[in-house]
Amino acid sequence: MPKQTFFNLPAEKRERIIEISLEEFSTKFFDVASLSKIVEKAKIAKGSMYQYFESKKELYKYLVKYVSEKKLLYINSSLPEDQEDFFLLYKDIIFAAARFDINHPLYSSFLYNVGKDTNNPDLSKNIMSDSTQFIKSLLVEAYEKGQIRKDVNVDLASFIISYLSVDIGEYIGNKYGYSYHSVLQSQTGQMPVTDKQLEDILDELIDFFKRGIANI
Amino acid sequence: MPKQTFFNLPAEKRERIIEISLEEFSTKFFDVASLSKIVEKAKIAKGSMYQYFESKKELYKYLVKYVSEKKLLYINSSLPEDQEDFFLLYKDIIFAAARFDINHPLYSSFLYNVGKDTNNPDLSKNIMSDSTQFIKSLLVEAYEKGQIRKDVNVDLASFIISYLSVDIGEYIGNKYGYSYHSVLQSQTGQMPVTDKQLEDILDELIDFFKRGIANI
DNA sequence: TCTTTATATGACTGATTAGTCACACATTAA
DNA sequence: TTAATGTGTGACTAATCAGTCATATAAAGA
Repeated sequence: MPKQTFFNLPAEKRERIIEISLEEFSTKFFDVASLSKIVEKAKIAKGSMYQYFESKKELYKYLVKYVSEKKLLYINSSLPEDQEDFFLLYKDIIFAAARFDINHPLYSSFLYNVGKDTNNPDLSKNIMSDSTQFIKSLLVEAYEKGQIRKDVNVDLASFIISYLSVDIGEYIGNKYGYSYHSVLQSQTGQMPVTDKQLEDILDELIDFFKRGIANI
Repeated sequence: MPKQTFFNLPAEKRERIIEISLEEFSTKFFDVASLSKIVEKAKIAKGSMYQYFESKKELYKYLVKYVSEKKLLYINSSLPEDQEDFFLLYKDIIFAAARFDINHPLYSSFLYNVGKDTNNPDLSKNIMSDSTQFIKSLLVEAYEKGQIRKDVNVDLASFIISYLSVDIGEYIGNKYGYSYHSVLQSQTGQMPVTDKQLEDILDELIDFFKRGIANI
């Protein structure tokens, strides 16, 4: 969706534009984010930006695509081939996703922001419904393998699991006293959470999925 | 937070201002919502609005307070006194909340929007953390009564339940083919969901909380 | 050298905004 | 009637925005 001119740019400049745009769009919703501020920070002329992208909207859509692809690629590359158990597979996925977020707080907070910005009808590609669909496909398979109880509503379960997969970031943030989705402020990019701590939380979450909380 | 002048207004005018402001703030985030549009629709002068409220921010804060109080009052008044079982109590609460949303789609979508608009630091009163705190107090009580398994992390469980209580609206919307949080468009205010259908979904949700989904 | 093509630029436009203010109008009290 | 107080008004300000466009610069080809 960018024009060819954008891809002809030296990589350094191209990446600078992407990074600075992400900073703007990760802290402000689409309508509030300012192209004027972006070009000022990136030290390029307003007109140049319009040599690269048709509009603010095209820039935004490109960023969503760019970051989503990076994240999916990262997650896919960290999955084992032969995981037959749904809950173990889910743990691998969500662990990889969390690792990605921790290592790329800017990308993470951007995507989180995009997910919330649903008041702009033609922009909200509905990230959540894609995610729910994906979880559902895994869950149906698990259901057929007998890993899920026969009385479970798979649609509802997919919904719950995919939404909680996003929300859990908030929980981790609260628990370790920082704002998970605005870590870019901290500059260092270092998250004060170890792999062990992360794994403990995921184990508890998955136990909730498996057994619930009632004392029956 | 409004000035005295606002309360001196005839009820009809006061309510018109509130309703039209809510329409604006329920479809747009704070920064994007336009006071100019509000006064135009409400057919009052810009200057008048500033006789009633110090600023756009004060109007917004008043609306949040106004609607939150209405919803809490409604929920509180529909709860039985003597519900000892956490899961049954929770069902009553969330059922009442859903009923409120269905009967007041404008209020509902406004609060939902407020919850998502977290990029404005000094505005986000963090509705979710209040809600989580409330669920936790119920859960601790249930824990002490032996209704919750001893190995459950009550903090995580409170978090999960309070977030899902909000998210479930999306699920209901998807399931019945409408956008739960933008029903005001439909004008009628009528939700195409019966008490029975609502109850079925809540029963499934609560069953997830109680037993999880694993075939153990 | 001259011409063509690609890229960079920033002043400008027209639209929109939150908030202001001088003034008008209404109601009550003296 | 006059004064005081409370309320309504809409033109105005200064800021900001997305997007445009005439012009400048640079590189490449003839």
